[in-house]
Amino acid sequence: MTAAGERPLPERLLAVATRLFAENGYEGTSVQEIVRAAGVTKGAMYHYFAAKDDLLYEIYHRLLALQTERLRRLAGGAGPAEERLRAAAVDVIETSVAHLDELTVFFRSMHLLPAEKQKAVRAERRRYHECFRALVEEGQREGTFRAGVPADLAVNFFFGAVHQLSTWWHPDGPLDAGAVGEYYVGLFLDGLRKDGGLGEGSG
Amino acid sequence: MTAAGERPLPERLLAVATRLFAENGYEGTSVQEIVRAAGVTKGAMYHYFAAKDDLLYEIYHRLLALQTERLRRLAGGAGPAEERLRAAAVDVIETSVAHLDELTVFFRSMHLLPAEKQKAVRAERRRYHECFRALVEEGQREGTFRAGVPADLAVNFFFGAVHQLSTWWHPDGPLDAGAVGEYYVGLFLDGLRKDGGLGEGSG
Amino acid sequence: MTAAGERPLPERLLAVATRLFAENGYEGTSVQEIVRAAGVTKGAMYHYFAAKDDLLYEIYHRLLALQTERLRRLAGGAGPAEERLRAAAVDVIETSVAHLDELTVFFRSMHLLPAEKQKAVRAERRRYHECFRALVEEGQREGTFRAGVPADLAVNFFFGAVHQLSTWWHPDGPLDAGAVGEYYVGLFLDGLRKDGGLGEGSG
Amino acid sequence: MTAAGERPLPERLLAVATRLFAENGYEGTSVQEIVRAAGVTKGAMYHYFAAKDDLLYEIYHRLLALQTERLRRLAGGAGPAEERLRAAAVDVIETSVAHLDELTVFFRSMHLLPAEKQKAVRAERRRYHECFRALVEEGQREGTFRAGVPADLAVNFFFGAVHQLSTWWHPDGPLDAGAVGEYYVGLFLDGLRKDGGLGEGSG
DNA sequence: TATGAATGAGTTTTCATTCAT
DNA sequence: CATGAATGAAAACTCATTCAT
Repeated sequence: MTAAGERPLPERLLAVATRLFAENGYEGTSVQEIVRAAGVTKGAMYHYFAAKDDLLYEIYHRLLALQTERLRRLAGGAGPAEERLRAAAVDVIETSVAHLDELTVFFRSMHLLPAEKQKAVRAERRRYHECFRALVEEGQREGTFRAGVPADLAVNFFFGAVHQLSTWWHPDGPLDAGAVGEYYVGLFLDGLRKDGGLGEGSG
Repeated sequence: MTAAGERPLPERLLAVATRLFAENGYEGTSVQEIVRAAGVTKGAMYHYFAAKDDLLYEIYHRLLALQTERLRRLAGGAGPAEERLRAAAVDVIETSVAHLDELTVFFRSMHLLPAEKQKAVRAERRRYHECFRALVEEGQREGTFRAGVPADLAVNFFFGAVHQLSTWWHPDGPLDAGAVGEYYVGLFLDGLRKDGGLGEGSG
Repeated sequence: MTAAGERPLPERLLAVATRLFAENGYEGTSVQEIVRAAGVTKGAMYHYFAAKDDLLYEIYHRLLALQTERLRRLAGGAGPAEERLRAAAVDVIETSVAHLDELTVFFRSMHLLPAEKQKAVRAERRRYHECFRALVEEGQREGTFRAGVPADLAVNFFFGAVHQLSTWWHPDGPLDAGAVGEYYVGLFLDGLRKDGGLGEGSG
Repeated sequence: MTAAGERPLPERLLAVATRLFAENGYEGTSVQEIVRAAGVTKGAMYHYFAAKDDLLYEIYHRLLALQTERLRRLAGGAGPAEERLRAAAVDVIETSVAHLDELTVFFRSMHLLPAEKQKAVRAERRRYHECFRALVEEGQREGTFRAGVPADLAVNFFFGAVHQLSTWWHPDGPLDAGAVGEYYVGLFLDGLRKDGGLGEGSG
């Protein structure tokens, strides 16, 4: 079941590359190392990925596609904006923690992507950002969140904190992923909320 | 006055390296490019810096030394913890924005430092973090901030947001540095405050 | 038939490197010069040899493997020890002269090998030395050679002379390789023989 | 008494260089390392030695001058040639062992000297060799040594063994320098002596 | 589909030496 | 006598990528 060839090669290559990039950096990992760790040869890799940076692009692209789809579903639901925003914020933290390597690798190395790929990924990111921002603005219009803070900035504030999670959080540390999510979302929403609120943080 | 040799060479090299690292990444900038931009030869650079990564280390080490010294002064002052924390938070944003290149370069590339330099910088960072955290804890003991949030986590939350500033903020954008600072500090402190707070962030 | 690609590249590279090392020294020969002389690129060389010192190791390792195998065959033959020792001594001189460049290069430059490669080659050398020494000791037990000289030292004495052959002998000189071999072996065996001098070595 | 400046600087530099060259090779030792170990700066070294290879030349030149002078004295004495040759052979081993680093360094690295310095040292060496050879020839004329061996070759044979001493001999080993000298001289002279074996060398 | 030999431009770093002070 | 900043040329080695098979 866990035989060498279990997963399709492209997936295996991406998984291996993600791990190595997270450990040694994108530039610190050679194509040779990737294919060796995946148990194939260079030719095989170049058959599926036109260039090394395709791996980097694909790594983040897939995570972002996943997160975007989930966000769309949560944001489009019913109920007050605050509830939907909370659910979305919790979700983005959960998936981010579940794919911390991917996130780390990308934010460290996106500047190494060739211009057009960088543009593509930025566009995808922007779509995600906009969707999230819309929720904040909805909450502001509803009066739950104070209007004095630009929604854009608030979203950047929150995402900034999330994207840096890997600089300090570790699965073996005292806080599990769920707790971090609750605390972060609490800090974020309480910072936004009009009446402050008694924010319960984690349970 | 602004002749080629105005500033001492080591300073000039660091300034040039910072700019180039910010533009093209640490790995994307060759030593050749650095010395060409500084108008000297490689030998001159290696006379002052034992390795390329010394530049990276020094860039962040100097910023962190500056910020730490300022933090110590602000944290050690009189008045309620909240006021000192606010001042410290505003200050770290101001100096971070004033040295955004340094910050960006470091958080993108610290993983490329050799182990012992990484350790050194982590230790310096930890001292800064501890000092900031102590302020949060003081506020919690005073009853200004709610105790339900681990101070450590709150500091990481805020610093995460700050360290990612360069991914979206630009001096030519609609928000000036001061405004961003006020908004960020407002979001952070309101997220922490016990009674939610009426804090309107920036005026 | 003697086209550029006649021999496999690794062999060609070793041959070229041997010649250049002998002419200009190991340190005085750049990888660039080797590959230029072999008509390939650096990448090609590093495809087969992980480092420049691999060439040096391989050069001597191959010669030593050849000599060891021949020594084993001669030493293991029948007849009195003296005859076998003579044959072995003649053989080591013949093959040494036939591969004088290899020998020269190695004894000049083995100290430049990284520790573990140096250890490896020393171990191989020791095996060769032991086999030769056993022959001397056999001759001493048989009574042909005087027992007053440590066999170890005698072997080092002889090999020292052989390994320095390239400092004075030249194929175009007055003595051909066979003559040198006979003289050297004569000097060595007569020095060892019982009815030789009265000299008991040290007092 | 043993203060830093005890010996004149040139001597100190040569001593330090000899040790470092013996430990790490000539090319593996930088001028920087030499002057650091001697506690001076580069300028000071270049004040006394025009180039790095001057150190190498001087190291061997001084040893050779010493040995030549001693040889002249011993060779020019009275008594049978064999006695004088024995004394000279013992002496060259003693001084060689006493200056093993110098010898090692030179035979490893003379090929790195610029052509004219190489020529100079070869000429000095040849004078030494000639003087030694004359003793052998005298012994052959006197009838003590067999005439069948070219004196030149015999001297090269012996010197080869001596020059390789450092590849196996160590002051802490079981044999002290005097013992090695006696054995080596014994092997050499017995190999030469007429009533030694019947070996007529090559046919 | 996949191999693996080969490319070629590039990297960081080293180092003997010079020269103004 | 001595300093030490600066030079400039070269060194070993790396690596993403290609291509004939």
